[in-house]
Amino acid sequence: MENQAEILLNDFNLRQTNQRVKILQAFLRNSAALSHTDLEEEFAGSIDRATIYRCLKQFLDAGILHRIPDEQFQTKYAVCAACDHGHHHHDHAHFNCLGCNETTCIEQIVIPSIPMPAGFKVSEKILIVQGYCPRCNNA
Amino acid sequence: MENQAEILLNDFNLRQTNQRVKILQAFLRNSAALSHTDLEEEFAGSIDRATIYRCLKQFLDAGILHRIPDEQFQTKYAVCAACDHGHHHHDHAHFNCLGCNETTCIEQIVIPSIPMPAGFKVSEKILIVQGYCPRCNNA
DNA sequence: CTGTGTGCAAACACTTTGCAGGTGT
DNA sequence: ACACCTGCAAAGTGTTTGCACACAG
Repeated sequence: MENQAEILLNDFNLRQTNQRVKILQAFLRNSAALSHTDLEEEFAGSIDRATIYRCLKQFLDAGILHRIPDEQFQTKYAVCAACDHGHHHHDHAHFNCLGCNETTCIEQIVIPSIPMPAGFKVSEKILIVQGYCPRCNNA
Repeated sequence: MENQAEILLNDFNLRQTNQRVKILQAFLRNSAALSHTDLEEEFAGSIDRATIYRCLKQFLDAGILHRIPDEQFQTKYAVCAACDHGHHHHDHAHFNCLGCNETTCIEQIVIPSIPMPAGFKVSEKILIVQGYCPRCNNA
């Protein structure tokens, strides 16, 4: 069976280069969101910083990845299981663990509707829950 | 009557310098949150970049200001009406207008409790609502 | 007077961009 | 063959730090 990363690139009409496949694979094997720095460390000496920036931007534009701020408001990226082909469903929460600093999608939780004051038009909601994940909580 | 900025500095046991007072006043007369860049522009030629960074950091530590990410996940700062003396009540939403890019506290809205999966310990919730404010919505 | 804050400049970190050569289709 | 991607280096932008002097208490 073909590699899932390659399928994704195909689906989104992006050229299939070694670097893109490797980067996508990194996301696919991690449940947690990754920052540019995470990737830079993982691919140190093998993929150039600039290339990582360009890939991330392109994946964002294409809609393969989405952005999540971590507890320092640093940008992390994640493939979103619920999103397909530009149809994003991002009204779910993200959990940021203050112990291991991992950021994960909590697909189960849908952000409750927010009763905004009159006159406001809401287009997107971002909910970040901070605390400790089961692993760090028991440690 | 004494200046509110001066009262604040006093309350938090911070030295009352010209620069701090000016920066605090900027926050007090703006309903919207301010970024470092906003302040740098406002005080161009009068307060040094580095000083602004140091003041913001100190105000954060002291608990006078809190941080909110805007739509680019850039940090903005705001005095929080509901917070007093280190007792923060940040479980309210922030609204980020995609038209004028202003970020404001919506004190009226309390973030609903989130039913997290078992094992997670929640310590803070950040809710950012994006859309258009009444002013930009009608324009 | 003492300790802290400020401005300036340099250092540092993060991100973007131009260009020449390499790669996917 | 062509268009696009990559690596490298340089430029751009945002943030921090060291130091000498100024200021608040």
